[in-house]
Amino acid sequence: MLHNSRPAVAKNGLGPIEMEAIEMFINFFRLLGLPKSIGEIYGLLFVSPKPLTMDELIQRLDISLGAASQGLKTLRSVGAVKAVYSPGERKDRFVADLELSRFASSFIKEQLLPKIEQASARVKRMEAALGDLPEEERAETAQRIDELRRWLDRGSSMLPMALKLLRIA
Amino acid sequence: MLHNSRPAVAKNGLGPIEMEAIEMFINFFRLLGLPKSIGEIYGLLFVSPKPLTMDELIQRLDISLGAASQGLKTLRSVGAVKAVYSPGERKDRFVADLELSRFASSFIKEQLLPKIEQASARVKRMEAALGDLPEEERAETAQRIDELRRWLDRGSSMLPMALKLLRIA
DNA sequence: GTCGTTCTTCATTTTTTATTGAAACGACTG
DNA sequence: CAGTCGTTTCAATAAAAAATGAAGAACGAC
Repeated sequence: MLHNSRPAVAKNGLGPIEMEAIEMFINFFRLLGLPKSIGEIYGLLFVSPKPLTMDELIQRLDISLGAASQGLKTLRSVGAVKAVYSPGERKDRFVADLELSRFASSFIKEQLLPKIEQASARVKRMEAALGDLPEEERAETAQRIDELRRWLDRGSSMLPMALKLLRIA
Repeated sequence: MLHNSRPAVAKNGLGPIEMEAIEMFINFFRLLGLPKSIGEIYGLLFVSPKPLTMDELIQRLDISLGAASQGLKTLRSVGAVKAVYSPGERKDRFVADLELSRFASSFIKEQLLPKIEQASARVKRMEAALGDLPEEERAETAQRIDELRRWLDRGSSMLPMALKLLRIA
């Protein structure tokens, strides 16, 4: 089912634009391995002209308190959502940060870089273990590990470039 | 538990280099949303000097027939693994394709491009629905949808660049 | 063709991941 | 400084994803 056939305004009170945005961000965040509820929250905030409270998110998206709290926490931690001060109100209000680059940078720094470092450590351990290999496999395996190292080097040299690109884009 | 503390050669007969490679590729493929079994298969093939049969994969990785068959199918479909002809043998033998770029291209073309197209269609529908919005929200929302469009355009223009980069890298 | 082997598919089971909601916490208010 | 409102946490539950293995299709040898 590519685009569902619900009426334009569902019983939960979401308009067609909101629903499209929500579905879109569900897909996008899923690509990064993040849960549906996070996509929903970000999608709704993205198209909301005014900051929303957690309560409004819970009601309009029909999600639980816990999901809303955790989702907002995650989104804030990656810089995708900000809490805005609202005078004379106890509740926090949240807006989507439209600056994608901030979010992308945070993803690169927090997800990708650590993975690459971890992988480099692995490659070192593999090289160290090469000596224990039977003579006839050693050369071939060394070559493959070397190939790995090359990928990693290429990767680590591209991430800073990507970060720079994001800043100017 | 960051690196487990099993002995260098486990009872399943995987050496330390193989185990490091497998864990590394499990992590890598998970980043792309692919299951563990696929990482295991690719990791073992990657450090194997000789092509392996499906049977050997099943035995050494202790995975099921179905997982091996499906995993190999997926890996072949993205060009990460090739079947090699082995004279006088019924079983197929498989090798990892060390050319990462092939695999990356396939990922971009098969996963990313379709998602971007789908998202563009969504943005079009959102723009079409703008008219139904109450007057006072229209301008603000239009601006946000526009922001979305800008991201998508940037994305679609970067993917071909990425493909080109991969070819020369 | 028939037999034996290898590979694929898919319904079921298992494992993993996300969601829920009640309880604990903290922080502002009167 | 007691009470209330808003938020976070977390153990239990529900939902989603992956692994299993048996049924059967495809292939090759004879």
